[in-house]
Amino acid sequence: MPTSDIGEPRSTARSRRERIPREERRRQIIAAAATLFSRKGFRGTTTREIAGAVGVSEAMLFKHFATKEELYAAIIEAKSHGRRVLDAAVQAAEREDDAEVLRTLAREMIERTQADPTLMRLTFFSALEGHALSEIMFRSRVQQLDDFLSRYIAKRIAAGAFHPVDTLQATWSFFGMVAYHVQLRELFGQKLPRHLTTERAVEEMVALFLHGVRRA
Amino acid sequence: MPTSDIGEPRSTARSRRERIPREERRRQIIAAAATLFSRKGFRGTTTREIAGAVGVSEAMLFKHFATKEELYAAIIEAKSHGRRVLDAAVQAAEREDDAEVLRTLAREMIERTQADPTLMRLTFFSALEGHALSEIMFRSRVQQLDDFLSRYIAKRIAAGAFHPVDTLQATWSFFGMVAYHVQLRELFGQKLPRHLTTERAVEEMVALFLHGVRRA
DNA sequence: CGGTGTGGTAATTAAGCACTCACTATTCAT
DNA sequence: ATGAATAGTGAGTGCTTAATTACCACACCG
Repeated sequence: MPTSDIGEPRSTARSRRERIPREERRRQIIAAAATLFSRKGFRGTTTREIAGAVGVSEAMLFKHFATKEELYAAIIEAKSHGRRVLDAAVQAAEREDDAEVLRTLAREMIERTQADPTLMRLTFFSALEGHALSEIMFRSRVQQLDDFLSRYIAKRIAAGAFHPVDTLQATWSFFGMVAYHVQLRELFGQKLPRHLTTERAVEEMVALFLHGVRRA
Repeated sequence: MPTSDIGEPRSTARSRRERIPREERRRQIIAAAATLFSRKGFRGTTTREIAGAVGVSEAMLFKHFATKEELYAAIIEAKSHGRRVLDAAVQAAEREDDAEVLRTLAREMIERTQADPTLMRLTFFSALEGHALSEIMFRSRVQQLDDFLSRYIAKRIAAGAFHPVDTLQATWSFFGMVAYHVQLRELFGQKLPRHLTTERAVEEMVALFLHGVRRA
């Protein structure tokens, strides 16, 4: 395993010490560490590897973060400030366009995870490794989605459009379909058969769910 | 952290060397290691801990398994020979009792995982850590469930009882609901609200799915 | 009874780990 | 230019790890 290969081409002159402002270096370190932790877990990643990936010495890491744990916390902090998946779905919700609400949520979740699986892997790793910080990440991201969809479902039940299902369970059922889809592909390397594109899969989920809850 | 506390009370006389036949010791080691790996991951578990949990010295481990990796492989081997979740569902399938088929599958999956989360955690850990062995476990367990349910759905579509949905996606949608339920509880420590018992949750999933696919 | 195979250990080795320290190079305001 | 900050490093420290070695005790078998 060649020690590293991420980051810039290290400019022209070899080993010329690049002086980079504090904040930017900090961001570089967080980014590199996030990638590595998400690939190999907290325990499975060494500080030396992280330093190597950034292109600095280990000592530099510890100038920025007193402990490995502190670096981990900084990642969570950074990641939990991501923009919300909701924005697009909120509009559809206002128009009471059921299919579009669900379609948007599903697509956003799938596409984001596919574009960058870091967050999902990080979440699973910290849940498994029992990091207290996993809770923060999980709650801030999942809870707001849960709230949004279960409130929407409640509203539609009140309007007489949906059967009186349990709103929370219905919400989990839908997110379960989506989450499982993502897990199969990204975590377990399950390939979709040719006829089943992401688009198609989403439509099937949405149709199943809406047939399941909509009043005849 | 007290080093360990699993296993037998270590008999009366202290450090009296208990001679235990080869095969049984082997099983003890595999069992202890499985528990520990599932709690802290492969990298997060030390051979010392495993030895401690069994009540033998580290050297003993290496008499049975040349490397830590080899011990891991033995666990996968042992766990993948578990009995099938299917048995109960097969009968319901023969009677074409849709609700009972799904109910049984869901209940079995949830109850088994709740009784012993080891297998689930181990599966996730190896998927994340990129252990080739995760595939074996995943395929042998999940694939047969996929096959069973998607074949059943195909049969019901052919019989005109279900809409012509995509059988594989429908299968994944249902298992997704169940899997997510289990993950929320066992991995992310999400508590169910009081009104939502396991029974109730299962019934809601089954109802949602059947309303979703059944012909009016 | 003596020896041999087997279940067991304590002590060790070599590598790898998070983290530290004494020091050097580069920048930039005055 | 000068010197105070600050970005950076190489070479450790002490501890933990997987894996090994050399040695022990007991059972059973002729």
